[in-house]
Amino acid sequence: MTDIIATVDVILLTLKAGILNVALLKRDREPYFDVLALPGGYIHPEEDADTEAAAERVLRKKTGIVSPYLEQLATFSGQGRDPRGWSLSICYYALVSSELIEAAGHPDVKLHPVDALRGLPFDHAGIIAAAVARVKNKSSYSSLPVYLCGEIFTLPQLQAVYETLLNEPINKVSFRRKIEEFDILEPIQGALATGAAHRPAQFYRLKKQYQKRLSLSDRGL
Amino acid sequence: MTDIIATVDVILLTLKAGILNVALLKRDREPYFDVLALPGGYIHPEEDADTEAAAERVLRKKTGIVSPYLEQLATFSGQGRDPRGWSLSICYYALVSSELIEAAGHPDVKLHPVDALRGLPFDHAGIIAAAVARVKNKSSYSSLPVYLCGEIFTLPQLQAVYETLLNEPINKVSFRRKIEEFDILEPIQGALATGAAHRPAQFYRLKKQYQKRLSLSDRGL
DNA sequence: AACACTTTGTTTATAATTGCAACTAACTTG
DNA sequence: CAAGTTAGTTGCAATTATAAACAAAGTGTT
Repeated sequence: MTDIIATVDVILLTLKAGILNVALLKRDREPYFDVLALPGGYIHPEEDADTEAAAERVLRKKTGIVSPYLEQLATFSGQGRDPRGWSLSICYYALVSSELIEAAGHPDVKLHPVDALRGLPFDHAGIIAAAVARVKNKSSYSSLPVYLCGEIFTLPQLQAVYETLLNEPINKVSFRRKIEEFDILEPIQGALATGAAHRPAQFYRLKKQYQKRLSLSDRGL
Repeated sequence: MTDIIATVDVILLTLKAGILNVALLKRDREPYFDVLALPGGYIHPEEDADTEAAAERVLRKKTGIVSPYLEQLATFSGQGRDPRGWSLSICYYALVSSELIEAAGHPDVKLHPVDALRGLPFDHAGIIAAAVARVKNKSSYSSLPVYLCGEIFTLPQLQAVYETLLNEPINKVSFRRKIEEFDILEPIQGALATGAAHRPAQFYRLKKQYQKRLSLSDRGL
């Protein structure tokens, strides 16, 4: 009955030098052998509890990364997207710090700015665009961007992350008010970002109970 | 390679007497033959351009309805949800006025309040809960609820729809200001809701260019 | 026909948020 | 140790949301 190709793909996003990047790998099989594409693969019903588990497995196997944040984006489907025939890809996006990618140490994983992608196979360009749109939109009213920071970070660093995602400057006190009311961060006592020629910034980390759960705002920003 | 069961399901929501209802049908085959469930079915790769087209087809065939609003909700998957084995359902939700359901005239389609569902097969209870959560959330910052109204409606009627979805009273002038800034409605010249023992309300309809496209608000409500 | 009653729709006032600018703090560099 | 730079805070102005009060336009009742 089913001659449908069912796969999962993962859009792994990170910030590198203030620019949003997506992780791509050269495909290890036909079609599009050796072409840079999203990490993806078939669902293994014996092994995967559900598609989210499949996405976690694919991401771990192909990049060595276990992401603190992984969310279903959407399912992309149709006749034209895969030359082998009618196919269906359940897509998940993950947000990590670039240090986490370095630490994983998979040399095949290549980061590419999301605004300068070309030659992508299948409908991966559209999928990435959808993921980026989702992240940018969700950043406008939630604490999502904290997952792009490392374990510890300062408020000015976090603000810069928000500003690159939203592509506009944010008022400093408004920003701090919002983060304050999210109530998801805790200052690390005595940890200051010293070294620069100015007053050092306080380091913060995510409170434990918010490691995987994001906080939403009623009014945006 | 793929012993995965791939289907689409549609969560058709409507308001009946101020209560959010979901359309259910008795299943016409095993498993769960004759049990009330969401309208759903297999994807037909020869016939369906993509899963959205499959959802439209299933909805049309099973309920006679072509919904003005249909959006992908999410994909539900896993071992346990279908007794036949590892399965995957790409779910779409649709919003219609109850008059549209009446007009379609499919007597098998039964409306059930979303807060009093029991005995649903598969993971349909969870799917419906997810759809309801999505609709309620999206109602808090968009024009989505207009699709639950008929062709024409008054602002007090629309406000009542928002209030049942958000489950809280809304300030009249705030509400009208938001609707005004959505700029998706046009008054129907001379059409007033007369008959009641008070000042009649102005009838409105969706501007043509917004028949399928919703309008979003920065700040909610 | 006048008046009470009810809900619509608008106006005005009050409260809450947000944004700006100026300020102090704390570091490095010359 | 003064100059420069960014961090973090404070107070006020501008904007925006909520609330209360009012005016408009019908029906029903005497």
